[in-house]
Amino acid sequence: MTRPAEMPEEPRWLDEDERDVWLALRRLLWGLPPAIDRQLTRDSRLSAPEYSVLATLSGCSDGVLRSGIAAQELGWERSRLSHLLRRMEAKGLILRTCSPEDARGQDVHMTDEGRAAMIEAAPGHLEFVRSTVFDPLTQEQQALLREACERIVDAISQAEAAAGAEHLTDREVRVEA
Amino acid sequence: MTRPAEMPEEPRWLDEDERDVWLALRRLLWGLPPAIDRQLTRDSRLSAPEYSVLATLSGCSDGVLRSGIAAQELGWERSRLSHLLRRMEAKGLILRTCSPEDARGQDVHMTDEGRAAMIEAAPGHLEFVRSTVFDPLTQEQQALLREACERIVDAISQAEAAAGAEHLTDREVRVEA
DNA sequence: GTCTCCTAATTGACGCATCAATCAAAGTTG
DNA sequence: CAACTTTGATTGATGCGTCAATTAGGAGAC
Repeated sequence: MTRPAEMPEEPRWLDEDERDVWLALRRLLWGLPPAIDRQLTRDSRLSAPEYSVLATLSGCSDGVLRSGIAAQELGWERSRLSHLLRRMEAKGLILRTCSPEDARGQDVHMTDEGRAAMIEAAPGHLEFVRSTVFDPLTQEQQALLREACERIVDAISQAEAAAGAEHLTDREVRVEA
Repeated sequence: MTRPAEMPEEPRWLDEDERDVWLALRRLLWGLPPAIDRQLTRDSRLSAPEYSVLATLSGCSDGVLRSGIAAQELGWERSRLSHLLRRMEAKGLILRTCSPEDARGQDVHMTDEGRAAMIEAAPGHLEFVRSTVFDPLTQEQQALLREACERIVDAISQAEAAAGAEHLTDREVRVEA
């Protein structure tokens, strides 16, 4: 707010076509993730975040992973993962042990029950993604969708980096530079 | 789970290209909505859901709307809106009054403070959406993205309708039919 | 009128996410 | 080694969302 220097005086409103694009994208953005979660919780005993964790664990040897590494691979904050792991441990899906090398670290183990839940959930999840995302699109559309996603994701990083830098600019940046 | 009849024996795994598409899409799906929320809460006093409500209210005469209608326009559950409205009323962004026609109904009013917050937040939000979604894409890419989104959203409706119907099939459907 | 049924909206419990604060174990530097 | 900083992880407060249960008003059948 109140950044007149970087904010155009006259907002660049969306025209009609753009509004339609935005509407369609919004329905996808706010519709697909919840739908995936609903499918999982309906057809298995895993929520979408739980599934993500187990999928990450199952992707590494022995189903053991340092919690920090897992957070990094998932692109999540440590605390987010920590809260989720606590609930998952209570449900018996995973186990946490102190890491032998670094006493601060926690090793996350997939339990047999976690592995079973994963194996049970995976086919239905895959089939759902396939039937909603891949089956309705031609290969060419898939490639174009991918390109568009990548561009937008890049633009997000850029925008957030700019916002973060600006946050500093107001005060300390001169000192650093 | 355990629906062998509808689940192919061999899951239709993703090939390499598909995996890349899915990865890109996933980053968008789980990245853009939070980014929008961060931009809003950083540059204004509104969260993304609050912004949605006020945008809906500002879209109708006098900034007054029956709460049920608002839920419908937003595509939200009543209870979700109810929780949010309670918090927004506490913050002074909206007001609720009993509807004169139907004593069960609640009329939601935008307060002056709500309108001010909206006006303050809108340009930054618009600029963020523009710079992340529209600026990085050509017009043709935008059109193709829209087409892809619509197809996926349609497929979601279909998949959920199928799942819902199936839910009945197991028990009551014979009775109804 | 008074049952019954339907609908509008709220509530409470719970899972999920973020942020700021905390704590303990490593590292680092004198 | 002792003091300081950094890092791995947890915690608590708060907002957000869903689901199931509930309350209260309206509508129709009799």
